[in-house]
Amino acid sequence: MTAHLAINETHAVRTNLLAALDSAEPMRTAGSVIHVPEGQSVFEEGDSADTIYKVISGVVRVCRFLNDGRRQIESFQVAGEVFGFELGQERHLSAEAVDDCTLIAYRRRNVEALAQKDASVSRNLYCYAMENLRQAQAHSLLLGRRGAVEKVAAFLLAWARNGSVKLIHLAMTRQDIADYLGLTIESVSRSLSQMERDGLICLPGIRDVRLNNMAALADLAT
Amino acid sequence: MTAHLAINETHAVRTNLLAALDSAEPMRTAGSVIHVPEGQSVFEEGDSADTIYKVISGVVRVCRFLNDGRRQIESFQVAGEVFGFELGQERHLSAEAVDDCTLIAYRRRNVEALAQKDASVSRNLYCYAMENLRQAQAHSLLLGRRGAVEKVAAFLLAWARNGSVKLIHLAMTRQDIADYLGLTIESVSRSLSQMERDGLICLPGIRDVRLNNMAALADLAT
DNA sequence: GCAAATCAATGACTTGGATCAAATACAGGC
DNA sequence: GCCTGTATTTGATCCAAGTCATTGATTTGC
Repeated sequence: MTAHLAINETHAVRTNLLAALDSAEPMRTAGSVIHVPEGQSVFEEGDSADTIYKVISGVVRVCRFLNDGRRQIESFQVAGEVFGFELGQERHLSAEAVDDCTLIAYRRRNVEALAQKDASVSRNLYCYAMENLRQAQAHSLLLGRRGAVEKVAAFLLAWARNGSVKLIHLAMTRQDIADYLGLTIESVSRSLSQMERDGLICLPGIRDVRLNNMAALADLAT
Repeated sequence: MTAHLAINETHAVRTNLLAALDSAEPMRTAGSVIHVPEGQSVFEEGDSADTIYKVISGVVRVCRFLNDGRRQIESFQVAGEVFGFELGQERHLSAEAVDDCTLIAYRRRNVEALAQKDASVSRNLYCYAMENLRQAQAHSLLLGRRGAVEKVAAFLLAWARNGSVKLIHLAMTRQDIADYLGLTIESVSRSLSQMERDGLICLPGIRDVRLNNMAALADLAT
């Protein structure tokens, strides 16, 4: 049982928050606002892929569990992003709330019907899917041929683009970061300590990072 | 200078090969057939992203070069697949012919104009982009938390889906496979030898692989 | 057909990140 | 504020994959 099914479509959106999938009028009433508490699943591998989601607030991790229990996080989704795209009928990834999240759930059949009629909806949908593609490609490149410190540097820079540039707050645990980067929590921790010793960053709080030398970080991450 | 610019749009497609981006009549005349010899570039990082390509025959590698010369292959594209999608105006990946290729090049502005008018073109375009997304996600999951043998097993199984199931021919070199899997050529070679010793595969020719035990390979690759 | 070049396989050794094991730091409940 | 459990950091060791070196197998050009 996943969160949005529990909460259901009881309160459809009729306000125009910064909420709608796009600015076209029809979409403003096509979605349902849902709240997903920290740690709870939005959907799971094997579920019916009948919904796409837009993040209003909070952070979602999209991930997969291997048969031996290992977890690989495919992406973190933040405010303004849309996730849950599938070509087939069934989910092949899971999604979970990293912290308390507010999402809009759009029924896929509604969105697709709208897209048939309204070229601007169609175009928006295509752009959101392409943004997912860009993220997934960047992630592959990150995982392929980089050392631990390089991976963590790239992660921090990418995350910095979601917020104030120099002082960032990590919504996720070290385990989440490790599972995103294909490392262990120990390697993530050591990489952060290393970068702090080298003066590239400061770690004022357990989940706060100050980026002191963006240029050097970018050089590592290239 | 990239291949399609050299060959140019001199001979637009007016036949209906299995060539068109989709079956809608307008697309049949929207593309140009190009031939790209082995090793030559289709496009390069930094080029203008004004074209998408459909593979008719041959294999294309989509890749990126890091500043220290390392190469990461993002995907191999085979007959029937479409590649070259970009959200922005500029390529952030390169594409090269693994062997001699025949492609159809579609001008992006033409495709997008058609998609505005024709919902079936729009839908096809969306599906091809989604297929790219699925590939990129599968690739991330492959790179994240797997050992060398597991990666190579997964690669062989994925490649087997492009051809006769039991006896496969690899179009690419060990270096290509290594750069796709984030390994060295030595690790790829050792993994193949290992799997042959374990009776999972035979290596009758340098680029031919017989899959003897699909179930065991699938188990490794999970 | 031979020489040269490229590609692949294998062995010896090194190393970066994983694993195992404590020691701290932090957060929530009382 | 104190206690308890969880998250994080740090240290010691191990191992899978990388690196370096060599040999063998194919292909290409003459």
